[in-house]
Amino acid sequence: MQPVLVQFLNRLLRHTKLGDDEQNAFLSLASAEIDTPAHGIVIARGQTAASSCLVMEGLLAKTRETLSGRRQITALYISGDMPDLHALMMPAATGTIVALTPAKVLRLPRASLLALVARYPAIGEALWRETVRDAAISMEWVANVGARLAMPRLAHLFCEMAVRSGVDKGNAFDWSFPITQANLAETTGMSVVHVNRSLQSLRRRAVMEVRDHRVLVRDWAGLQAVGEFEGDYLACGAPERPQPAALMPA
Amino acid sequence: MQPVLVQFLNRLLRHTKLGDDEQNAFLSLASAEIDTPAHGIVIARGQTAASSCLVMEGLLAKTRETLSGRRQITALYISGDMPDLHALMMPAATGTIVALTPAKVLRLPRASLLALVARYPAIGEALWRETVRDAAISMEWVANVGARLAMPRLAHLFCEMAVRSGVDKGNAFDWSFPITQANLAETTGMSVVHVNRSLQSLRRRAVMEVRDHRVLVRDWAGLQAVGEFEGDYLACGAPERPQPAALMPA
DNA sequence: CGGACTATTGATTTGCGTCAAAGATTGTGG
DNA sequence: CCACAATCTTTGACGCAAATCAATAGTCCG
Repeated sequence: MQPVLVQFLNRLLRHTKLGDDEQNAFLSLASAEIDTPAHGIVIARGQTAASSCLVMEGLLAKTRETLSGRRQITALYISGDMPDLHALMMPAATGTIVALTPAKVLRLPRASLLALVARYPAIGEALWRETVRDAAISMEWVANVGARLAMPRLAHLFCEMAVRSGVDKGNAFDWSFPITQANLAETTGMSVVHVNRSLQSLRRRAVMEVRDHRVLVRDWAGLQAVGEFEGDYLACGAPERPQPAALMPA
Repeated sequence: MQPVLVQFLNRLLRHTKLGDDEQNAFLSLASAEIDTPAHGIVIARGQTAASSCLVMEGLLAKTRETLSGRRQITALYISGDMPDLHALMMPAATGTIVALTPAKVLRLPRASLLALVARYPAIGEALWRETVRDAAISMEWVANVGARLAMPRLAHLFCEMAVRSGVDKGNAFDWSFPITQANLAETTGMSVVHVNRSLQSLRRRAVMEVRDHRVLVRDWAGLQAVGEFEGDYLACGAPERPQPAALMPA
């Protein structure tokens, strides 16, 4: 049994009620573990994949190249995320998914997922909710890139990733987030040089800093203030009803 | 019977096969027509709406305010779009939906839609596909705002809206698109002044111009080149199978 | 006819990109 | 275990795209 399936199932349970049989069916999905080196392409733009994947380890990104050669990262995916969940409904990939670090992903055959959804509508609903959440995140990114200056823009991104990683405990904490400044530049639509200088501003303000592929949040409230962060878009509305987590809380 | 329901149904049919009973069930959805003045708020951020709406006439936008007072438009909605389709799965609105022009929308009760989806899974699938398409558009916007200079950025937006309006016929055409320069500024993350100047550049290049709330495309190929536009993200992959349109092709 | 948007233009400022190059870190193979 | 390359971070100087400020028209509408 794959722990990451349990992790993902718990995520679904946060917003959708699933019975025991549904949970068991989900957990017994066929799957194949795949290793990818850094810069490895998991899915190429235009390609129609026969499977969707679930991130086990590492950091992945969805990218889009402009003809002028600039690469934009339109989404980041960490452990427990499904970068190409949308491929279930829209098979042709509209963006390339690459590994920013060496990564391990679990491939789930599209056919098995579709069969599962057909048999258990509640699972389809749960997955649909996840795609809606991804869309909400994208919109937030549009606003972030379009309406904020460099420092708050970076701060907002770090806030989001902290919440998505589930590490936002207390006013100071740190977690592993192996992203390079070049990647941050591609994510936020800034130059590498300016990312560097803005990170220094954040450090000087004593709200956060990056060291050894880890983000150290020194003042969580302050970081949120700088980034004008309101995390409501990361929750899928109120859960229908709180319910016990599946075995092995992720 | 509401023509806009037929229009929307035809849109679903482009990517999802639906039987006659499913089509009829959809077309007989309960609905209420609502008029909104310009600047009217259709759904406020945070609010949980009891219905989803379908645009009949006018131009709507989803907006997000930053604390510093800047308003960013994260999505535009034209006739035949469903601005809050995602609300079906995520009831609390994460953005405000406003009318940029006087508008007419059709309200579809959330409960009826959910009942429809429960009874006809194929309709759920079709709606799910629509939310996935919306997400693909958002990601494209992230790339557009993050990676392109002013003129190509505007050009790209106009290309998208032309295709979404279904008016991209031949190398020169025009259509009604009543957006102000201030709205364009909020959409692309630019200042009003710079929008004005960039539009002038587009006009001088003889690719397009705006007049009387209409966009005149003079050189469609040229406009796409300037905007580095590839419209593949607007299609929901290959349709499962081509099928006849419902009565009254929109 | 007056008030409120909307479009346009010029002058000035600035946030950020680009260029260039020097450290620091990491990984790899001999 | 140490070269050596490759990648990543940091710094400085300079230039530009676009923001801001300010003001004039044009347009719509009650």
